[in-house]
Amino acid sequence: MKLTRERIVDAGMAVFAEVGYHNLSMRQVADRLDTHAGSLYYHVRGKDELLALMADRVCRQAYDAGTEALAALPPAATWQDHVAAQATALRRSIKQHPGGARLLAESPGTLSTGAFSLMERLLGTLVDAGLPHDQCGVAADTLLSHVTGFVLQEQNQPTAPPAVTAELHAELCERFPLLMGPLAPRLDQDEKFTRSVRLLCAGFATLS
Amino acid sequence: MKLTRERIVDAGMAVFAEVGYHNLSMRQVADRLDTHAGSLYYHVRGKDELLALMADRVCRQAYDAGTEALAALPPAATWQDHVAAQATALRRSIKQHPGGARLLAESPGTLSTGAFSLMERLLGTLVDAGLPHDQCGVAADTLLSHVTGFVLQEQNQPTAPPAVTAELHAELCERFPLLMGPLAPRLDQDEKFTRSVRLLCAGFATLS
DNA sequence: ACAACTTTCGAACAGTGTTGGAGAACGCTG
DNA sequence: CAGCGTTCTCCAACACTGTTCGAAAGTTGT
Repeated sequence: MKLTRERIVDAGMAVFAEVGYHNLSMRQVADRLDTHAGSLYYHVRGKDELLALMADRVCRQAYDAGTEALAALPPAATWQDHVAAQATALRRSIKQHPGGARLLAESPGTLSTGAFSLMERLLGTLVDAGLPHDQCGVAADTLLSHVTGFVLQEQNQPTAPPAVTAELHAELCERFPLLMGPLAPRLDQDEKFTRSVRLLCAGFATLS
Repeated sequence: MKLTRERIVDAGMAVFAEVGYHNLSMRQVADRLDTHAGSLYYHVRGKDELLALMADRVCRQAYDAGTEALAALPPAATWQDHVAAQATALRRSIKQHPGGARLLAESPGTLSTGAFSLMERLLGTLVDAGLPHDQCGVAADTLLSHVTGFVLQEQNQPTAPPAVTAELHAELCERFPLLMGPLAPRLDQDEKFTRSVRLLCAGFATLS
């Protein structure tokens, strides 16, 4: 079967889902297509471009997931609901691929229509919400980068939390009483996320 | 001269500052210490651990820079000023090293006392500000991840912006009228940053 | 059928992180 | 001082990585 950019990106996503960001190699992508690594370079400038294309695809998926989520909203939904819907859709789409946040975090710099679509739609809801126009840019930027940052730290947490000895734990509690103490009560990540988005929306609301 | 963890991290930071994240190799770090790559592995479990140690050092520098910035604040400063001082100190410390944001973004998962210090102090100012205790954790988390996310996207912007042809520009303007239009008027990055921090603080303020 | 072009192959290059055994340097007892 | 054990360093090797390049194969138009 003929090799195309599209198929290469498909294979890239598949390998990516299996082995994660660090262990993705051109040879594995080529293997999945029953071809050789060198052949990919006729269709793709290099690994960087492939990663950028993959990031763009994730953005596109997130965009589609977002339109679905928005459509499912009741007509009486506030603009905060709209923002939250887009944010959680983005988060879910990124989390679908292990290490997906890293993919998005590393790729920018290349203009990606997928990322642009996400931004454009978010800008639209903020404008419709009545926020002053010259503030919407920063607001949308902040929210998008917050979501990817959140998932990034979420996915970087090692599967097995590092075993802390009792004495180390005691020392940590002494040096960081607030951090180890009653604060940061190990919330559910989902709860943490929705709260942080609410937080941002509250900030946005003060702009109008 | 004897090889120590400390000296290895020093050399790592030096090489890192010169060649950036992607091109940092154990052999270059070893070269700078007039030794061989294999020797590093007696003191450091691997490249990952070295990167984690370097990230911890950046956090420590950021912490020190933060205490200076806080000390320089007038006594009448609000808690928002305190938060902003810590945020900008962190941003400056990260930006000092090219690709420093990537360093912080990739390393977590390992408990770093440097990062803990930053978090602990920020928690302290939020508690002092009178925010409800069970909200401070999310708030501080959000702000820290926002700063690293901001610098990450800041440092990922390529030195030479990709040349857009006139027709491409026209198409972009049509598909993304808000994004390309009067919104997002290409603010100065510093201005954008301080605004985003203000935004977050405004959100925090609604919690009390 | 021939030529021109597009696509694939497969070997090669320089570089990577990491390992393991041989050896040197060191500090300590007798 | 000699001997010993531990701590540390060297160096060659391994299995990989992204990428390049000339030659071969496949495809298309005339």
